[in-house]
Amino acid sequence: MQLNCIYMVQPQTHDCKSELKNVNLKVTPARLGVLQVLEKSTKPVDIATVTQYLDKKQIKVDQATVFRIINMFTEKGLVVPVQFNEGKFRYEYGPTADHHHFICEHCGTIEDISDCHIDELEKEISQKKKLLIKRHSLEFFGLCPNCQK
Amino acid sequence: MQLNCIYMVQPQTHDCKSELKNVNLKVTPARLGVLQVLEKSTKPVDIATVTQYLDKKQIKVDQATVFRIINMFTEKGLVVPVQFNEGKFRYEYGPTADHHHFICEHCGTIEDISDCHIDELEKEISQKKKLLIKRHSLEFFGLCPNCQK
DNA sequence: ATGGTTGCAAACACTTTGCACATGA
DNA sequence: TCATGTGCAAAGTGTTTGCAACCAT
Repeated sequence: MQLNCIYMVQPQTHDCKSELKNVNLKVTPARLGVLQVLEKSTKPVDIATVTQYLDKKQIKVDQATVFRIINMFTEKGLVVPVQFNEGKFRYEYGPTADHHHFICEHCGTIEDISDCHIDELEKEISQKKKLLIKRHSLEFFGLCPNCQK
Repeated sequence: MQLNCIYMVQPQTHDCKSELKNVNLKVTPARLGVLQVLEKSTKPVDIATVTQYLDKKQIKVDQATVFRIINMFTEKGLVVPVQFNEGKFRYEYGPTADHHHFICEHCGTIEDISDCHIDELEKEISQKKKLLIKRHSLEFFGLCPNCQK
């Protein structure tokens, strides 16, 4: 029981540190910060937003460094890039990325869409056309309930 | 019969001209050229490629103008923008755009994917979440038959 | 100690914009 | 003729890179 308590109380930082070590990345304040921001964001964020968050948290990181860090994270599979036809990339924490998005064209709200059966479709296409499909991107665009009025 | 012949022989330009007029755009060499390139391309093309094609056809058009023209076409629904995680836009001729794409991550080959039943899924989601879905983007990434070896 | 990381500034790629001139209707 | 389209150059974004200083291991 006491063990349980200790386990529960461990600082969140611990998870991030081992996550970095698991993919053979040195632990630095910048990387920890970026990883934490991405894990906490409920929606995909762009680089500028990540940098601003870090600024607020008193973690001074150059934007170029954020790009470098996130590119590494992408290579390691820690985050996945998504595009919403904005002319820039957004990123979301990888392990929770098994879903898609609806983007309101009017207010920019992003909503998760999780119940689509693309996997089956993927298998069908793979077999039919002999393609090896590794991943896909699926986004919906339109108007959210508020903006339909 | 003779009428038929006349109809058949009409230069392709005719279609493009009326297409432009239909959406209230003045007919200019640059616009005709861009429209023809987009109609002929079997795959989505980026701005630089459009400009190069026009160059080869002896139609000198500035890249900035191509951007302006394609943005107008997009507003008018003549073309639709697509993104393949390249950090830039590609465009394809709208009326034939009712399909999706597979992109080979190794050689860049683009293959059309047409038999996916996203519409049904769209209706489901619309009703469930009260979202007004206007359009969606769906792309698959992986390896084409040649690059799997 | 030292090889990987960061900040800074510069460079790049894609896209947009201002303005004077040219052109289609 | 006259509103609209175009070329050119410059500016705006998002992203990458070279290099010296710095830091985690």
